[in-house]
Amino acid sequence: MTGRYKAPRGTQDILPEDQPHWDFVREVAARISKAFGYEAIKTPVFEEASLFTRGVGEVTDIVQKEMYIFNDRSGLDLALRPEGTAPVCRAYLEHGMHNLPQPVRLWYWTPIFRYDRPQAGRYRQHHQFGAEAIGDSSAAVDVEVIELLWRLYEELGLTNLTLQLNSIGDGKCRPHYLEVLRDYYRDKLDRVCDDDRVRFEQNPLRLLDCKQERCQPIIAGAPPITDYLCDDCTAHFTELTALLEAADIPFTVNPRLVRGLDYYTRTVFEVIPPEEGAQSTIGGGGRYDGLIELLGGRPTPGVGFATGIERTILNLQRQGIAVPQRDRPRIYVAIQTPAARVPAFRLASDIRRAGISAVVSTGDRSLKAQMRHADALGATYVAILGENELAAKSATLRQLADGAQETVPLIDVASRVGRANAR
RNA sequence: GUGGGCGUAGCGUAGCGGUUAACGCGCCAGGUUGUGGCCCUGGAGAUCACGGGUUCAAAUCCCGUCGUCCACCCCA
Repeated sequence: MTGRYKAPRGTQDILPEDQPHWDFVREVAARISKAFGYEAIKTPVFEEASLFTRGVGEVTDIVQKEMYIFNDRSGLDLALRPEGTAPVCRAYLEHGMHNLPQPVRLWYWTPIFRYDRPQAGRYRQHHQFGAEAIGDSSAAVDVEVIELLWRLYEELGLTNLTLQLNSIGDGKCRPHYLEVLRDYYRDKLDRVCDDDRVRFEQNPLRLLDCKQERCQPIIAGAPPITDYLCDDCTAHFTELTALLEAADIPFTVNPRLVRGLDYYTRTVFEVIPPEEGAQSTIGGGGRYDGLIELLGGRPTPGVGFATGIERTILNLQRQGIAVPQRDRPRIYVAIQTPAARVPAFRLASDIRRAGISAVVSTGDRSLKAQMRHADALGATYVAILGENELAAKSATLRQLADGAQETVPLIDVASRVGRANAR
């Protein structure tokens, strides 16, 4: 029976059958974060809208056309979180985390909302796992977060991923580069796409990111930003690449890699899977040394990444990676006579108290139907309580895999079922 | 936001102008006397995405809306 309602456009239900993949990624993410000394943080699903318009940047796509904005009953301008970094930085400031040992290492797992046109691997509500290291400007921290991300994919079993890396300079050298870039483009504007003419005015760095066929030759001839970095940025980038090599993390320097959020400085990176497709990027991040100050704090450096859970799972499936199976009840308690109902409930209750999962028959199916049911649920054992068993205070314990059957005193069922090939 | 493909039971599909919309999987129940998986039988389950139009007649043709997929855009 199909109901009237459907999940809103671009959203989806994550069903029991999907959980094994989610549990797997979540478990690995939490474990690796912990291994790197990162601690979990949860921030509200909504924030003051200006946190994002200011933090992420007025001219970014996220702010200009993708935010879910609403007024609450007091008229406050709020936005559903469109990205994870700004809220974490807000929390860092709000809770005086500069008084903690620096850098503060945090990770999060959270829904993200963007009013985008949905596609496979692109949703209006999706989830991101991310990590941020705030309060340390050294390249070693950049490498740390990249290594954390890389290790995640490694432990998940994903292969053939590519790490792309670039430095987009800082407040000292980038303005100069942008002028160089503008000078280069100025006499070519008649040959580029319409979007690029807007980018030329508003966000010239993004010119390098254009995917239009006709713009490619022009991009190819553009001066690479890496040639225009100041000494500090160059030193940072040089150390970064040296450390990545030392950590055995393969990377490709892509001088045209630009990210869609304004707060990035120096290091930016993206991880791309082997399959073609528009929504290819599964993870990315970078350094954001100006963000905290922009949000009203003392100048504080930071670096982090985020990876999309849905896209990560999509790639797990594409690569045929097996994940731990979903849980099945250890035992199903079936009754042959209504008189067994109460003892059956007691038995199931005792088994659960012993930490073993048990499903007890409900309703009044025939024993045959209960057996079928137990099999469909994937139970390992069935305990049958009939008149004979009640009289003997025991249960007939059947192992579904091979049909082996024995009579076991009720008080021994839990321990009998809990031993031997417990999952 | 732009362009294109698709939209039939929970899932996968058939039907593509003409009487009660079909099949597979799944679900429920039975196949005699207390027992699953295979097999057999039966049952439930579909306003044929929604709304309008054309026609004597529409799941089938046309338009719109919504959803989904693909590309663009953007990103995770």
